[in-house]
Amino acid sequence: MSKHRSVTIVDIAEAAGVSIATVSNVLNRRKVPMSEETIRKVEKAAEELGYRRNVMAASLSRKKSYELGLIVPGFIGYYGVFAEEMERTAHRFGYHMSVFSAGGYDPDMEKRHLDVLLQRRVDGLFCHGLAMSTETTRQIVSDGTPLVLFNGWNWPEDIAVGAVNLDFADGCRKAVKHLVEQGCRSLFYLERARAHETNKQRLLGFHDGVKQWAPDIPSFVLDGDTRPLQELVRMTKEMSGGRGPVGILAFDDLVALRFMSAVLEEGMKVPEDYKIHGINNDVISSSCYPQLTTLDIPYSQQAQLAIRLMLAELGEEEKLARASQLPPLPAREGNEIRIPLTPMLRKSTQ
Amino acid sequence: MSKHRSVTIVDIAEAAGVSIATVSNVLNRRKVPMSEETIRKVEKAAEELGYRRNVMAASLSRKKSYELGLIVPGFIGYYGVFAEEMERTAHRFGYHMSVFSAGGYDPDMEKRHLDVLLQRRVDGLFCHGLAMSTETTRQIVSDGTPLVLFNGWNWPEDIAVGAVNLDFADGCRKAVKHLVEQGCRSLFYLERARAHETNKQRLLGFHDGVKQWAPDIPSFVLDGDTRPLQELVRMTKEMSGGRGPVGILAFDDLVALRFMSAVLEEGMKVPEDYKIHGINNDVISSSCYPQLTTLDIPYSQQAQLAIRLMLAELGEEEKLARASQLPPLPAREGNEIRIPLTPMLRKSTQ
DNA sequence: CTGAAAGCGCTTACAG
DNA sequence: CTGAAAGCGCTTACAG
Repeated sequence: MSKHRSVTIVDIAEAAGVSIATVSNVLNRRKVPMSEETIRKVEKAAEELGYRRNVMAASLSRKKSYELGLIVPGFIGYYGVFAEEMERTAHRFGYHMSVFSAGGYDPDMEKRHLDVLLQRRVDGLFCHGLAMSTETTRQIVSDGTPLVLFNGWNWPEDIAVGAVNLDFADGCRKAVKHLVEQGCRSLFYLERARAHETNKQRLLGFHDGVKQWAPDIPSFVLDGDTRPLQELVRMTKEMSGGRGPVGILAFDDLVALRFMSAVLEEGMKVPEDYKIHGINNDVISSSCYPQLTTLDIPYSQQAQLAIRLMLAELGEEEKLARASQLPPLPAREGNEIRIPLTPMLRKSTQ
Repeated sequence: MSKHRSVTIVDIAEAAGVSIATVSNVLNRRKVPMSEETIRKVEKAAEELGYRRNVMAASLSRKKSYELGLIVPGFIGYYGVFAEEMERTAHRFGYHMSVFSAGGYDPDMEKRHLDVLLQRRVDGLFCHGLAMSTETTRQIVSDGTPLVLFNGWNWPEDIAVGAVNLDFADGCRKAVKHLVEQGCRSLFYLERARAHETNKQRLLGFHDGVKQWAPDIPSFVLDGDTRPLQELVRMTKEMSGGRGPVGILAFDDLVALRFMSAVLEEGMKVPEDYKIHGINNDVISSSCYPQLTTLDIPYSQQAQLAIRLMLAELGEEEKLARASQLPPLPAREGNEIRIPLTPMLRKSTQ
């Protein structure tokens, strides 16, 4: 209430005429037995004084912060939605999620954020497949704070307790199949090399798909970040040799939308001349015209799995039990959980 | 280094052969004088032991957390970008920003988040014009934690130390002027009523604009959330009476894009039949086709102003001084700082 | 220039 | 069922 000193358990103890230990016991509903009377008095005092627990003190004393850290490259598109979902899910399990945006794939930023989070003594850390090196990461988390990766591939087990990965490779394989079935006579993957591993997985799937479904169709990989889009469109036109619909698989829906806009601006038609396939089922993919075929991402599933993995590591079995009505943990290969992506077929490829 | 007990200043003190007070002094580079020798020894020990400060302990002892809280309705669109900018800016001033997403305009969520933040003893709070009532908010922040609003209008001064608002009203006035100049013969504002005050400000500007620039042109307000878009398009077509280009001012770029898509799907043309004006200069507005005319938002300016307002309130004058090369604080009316929006003219209205 | 001591607000054995 | 006491890791007057 006062502007300058907040109410503490000492105040409550005085007001209720009990010890601070008892106040603490009552307020934390521990399994220790206590009289109705005491409970009533303490709760009343706490209420009247407008008590608000100081979590820093509690964490310090308990040596556990109930805070989890999350580092994402940014808040737009996939990562923003995922961060929101992680935050919500953490809350459901009684944890607080501290989210950091590294402003892109920046190793220095990631290092600094990791440091800050560790200084805050978070109980666990979630990171996308980091921009940092294995060695740097190992050093940083060597203090024993568990690290769970999402969309991180090929990380040694001694660094991360596990990874929860979207199966981009498989999704892209299916995307290629779809484009081929729709009659595309040439295939392009519009990559984003600076997205590191998350790009490589797509690339892998693209190549696999081509090999499997269209070994005889010319296929190319272009980096969407290196040139103006108009130029890219012209390149695809030329490289495709005018032999029929061009199939485009884009790194994500935003890249897809931009490319599509450039195509339309050049006076060509989607899906007649170009069939365009995005990834993420971003809200924009269903808001644009024509709507974009894309891969849907089960955000809440990914968030739940990541957090359950963490809680298991933290030995919070009871909280996991409470969540037993959730779908069981899928099969793991090594320490990776792979989550399938669902195609969303829309106008842009049909 | 150990997996189970992290290094404390006690360890450093032992290793360096000094007291913990000295360790603390060295590590925090206070203005107290100390010998080169001591500094060297302590730093060496800290380095070798892999010391990482426990900020909870430091905050508790110092009674200041250097943590700031931010509550936004979500991470997509404007709020995501703004949150990122706030986080970055806070860091620059030596603060940590804890961001919460309320998952929409949900009073209960906002209350809970506010509570959590207060339990963490954040030094200050940033909120958008809350979904909560004045009274509820007053109760919650009555403990003296300063509250700075962004895009919050008409809040009593005893609750918030100030507000940093985007001037949507003025922006929308200009938008109407632009649409009229481009020859629109009817005007629509596609509102989003559930966005509360941030919608009302736009509405205000729309009405003002109509009154000033097009008192004789029929104008209407439609809520984009209440009906399917196709239906809205048909309604606008009917209400406009086919007397020339229809002017649309949308709540934001996403609403604008969706409406535009529906228009195109109906076989009509943008900008010939419909001229569409968004708000936010969201990345989608320049990624779609035709590109959307919109209002640009000076994110970094808004974030800086909000944080400087807070730091001033917290008495961090020195940190503000360090930032003196920043643009000066704009004029304030009451406790409001109003930031103008810049029109970005693009294809969709020309 | 350095250190002993009190204190930040809470939790947790442990004794009663 | 309740409370005295130690302790979490750090900071900050203050004395020397």
